[in-house]
Amino acid sequence: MNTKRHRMAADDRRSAILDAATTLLTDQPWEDVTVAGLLDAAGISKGGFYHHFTSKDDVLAEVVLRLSDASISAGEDSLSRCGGTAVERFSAFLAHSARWELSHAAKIAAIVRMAMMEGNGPLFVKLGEESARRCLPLFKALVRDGVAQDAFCVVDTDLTAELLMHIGRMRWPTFLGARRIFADGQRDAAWRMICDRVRVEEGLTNRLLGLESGTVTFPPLTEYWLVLDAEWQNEAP
Amino acid sequence: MNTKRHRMAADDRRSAILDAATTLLTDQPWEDVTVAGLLDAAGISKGGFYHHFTSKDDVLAEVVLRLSDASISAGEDSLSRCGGTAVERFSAFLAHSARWELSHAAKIAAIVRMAMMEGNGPLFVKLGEESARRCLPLFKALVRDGVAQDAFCVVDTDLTAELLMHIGRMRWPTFLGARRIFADGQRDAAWRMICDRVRVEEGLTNRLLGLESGTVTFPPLTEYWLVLDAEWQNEAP
DNA sequence: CTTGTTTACAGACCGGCAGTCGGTATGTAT
DNA sequence: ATACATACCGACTGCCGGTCTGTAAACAAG
Repeated sequence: MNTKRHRMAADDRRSAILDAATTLLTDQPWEDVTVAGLLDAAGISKGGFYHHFTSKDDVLAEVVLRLSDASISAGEDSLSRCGGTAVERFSAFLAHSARWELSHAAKIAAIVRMAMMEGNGPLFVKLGEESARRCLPLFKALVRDGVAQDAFCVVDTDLTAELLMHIGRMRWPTFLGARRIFADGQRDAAWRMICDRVRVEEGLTNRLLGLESGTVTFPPLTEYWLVLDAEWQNEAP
Repeated sequence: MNTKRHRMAADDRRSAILDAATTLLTDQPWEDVTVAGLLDAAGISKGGFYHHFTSKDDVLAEVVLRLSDASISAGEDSLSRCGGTAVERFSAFLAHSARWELSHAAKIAAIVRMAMMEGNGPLFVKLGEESARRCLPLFKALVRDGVAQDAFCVVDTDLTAELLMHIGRMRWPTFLGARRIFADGQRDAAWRMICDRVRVEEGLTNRLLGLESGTVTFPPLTEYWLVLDAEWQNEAP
């Protein structure tokens, strides 16, 4: 009773809770996040919490949506805005995505760290499902257009799109690895790791699309310096 | 007290519990499997159970090992037994694996069903990790040898191996899809789905390895008829 | 056949967890 | 002022994973 009763707009309260959950998730696997802890972090009572969410997992689902939405939306509308030939479109899409990712490096790093954390299987799977649900169609469309224009020559549209997405999914975990190496003082090795990764992705992308190496292009390597350069909070110990 | 005390050899008891867990897992996600339920299914008390396992998750870990070990071991020693050129070795490995899989279709199907079940993220992830831990090195070795012999021309050994494994991982989920379609009466469509899948895998494998289509070969399509033909228990409702 | 020791097992018990419920405060419309 | 809706509270419940104390079976030694 001594606790003052803060009444907030439903949406504000929801996002406050979601924020708290996201924060907790940065250094705890979801299994270890308790509703009590979440209540504490969000400054609300159990009754209040269950007025806004139906279950603990309900919160996770929303968190996943919030985490993935920004990046996926960016991809979706970058795609809708690039024209030209299939090859140009593909390269433009790659460039837009890369730039968006690089300018949100800290946030992406945090998400990847969460997803890769021990005991966070559910989060990892849900994020994967969500990105498959929304990103795969993008890649498929891109590939299909190229095939229709006789620009690409793929073995199979769907599997090719899936592999392209799979490659992209493993990019940031690799970047984080480089980042760690960089922090260890092996700066050259770290930078080489990043350059290699990008070059390899470009090579594989062209190969999967049935193109000469260098046809579809990734942004210039120098842009990726941001991966190592950016100041991030919450670095792993 | 009225319960008779069955005293068993430790190993027998362990595997009895593991069997029970595996059975429960066929129609329940791991989250929903309770220790009490497991106790009941295995016919043992709590004290007995915790004498053999340190935790519920300990059981899952063991189950994962048991599920994955047979197939992975088969792969490992089939690899060790095939000689010849890199291309021959690769094809032989593919053939051995395919035949082993096809002759254990029911079991594989059950495992895949478990892993793909809603709310079984942890199982899915753990199985993936285990197969990555043991299968990836196989693929890497295969690819590396081919490159060393100038037989393969890959963009990057490691990523190529990873993609090859990823393709393989998605094979049986696809087969199960075909199986469902088959059960629905669309027999031709189901069979076409399987043939397409195998052809596409073969095409992509050759492309990733930098080979002319048809160089590395999968077993003849007719062998895959077993996917649809075999009598399996526990078909999904 | 005793005795002692180890090992497999039993089941009462515990702390903590997610989720519920009756009730209370804080608006907003009439 | 009255009535209704909505945000919120915290005691409570039921269950679940895990521990603990104790007991019965197997085995070894004398």
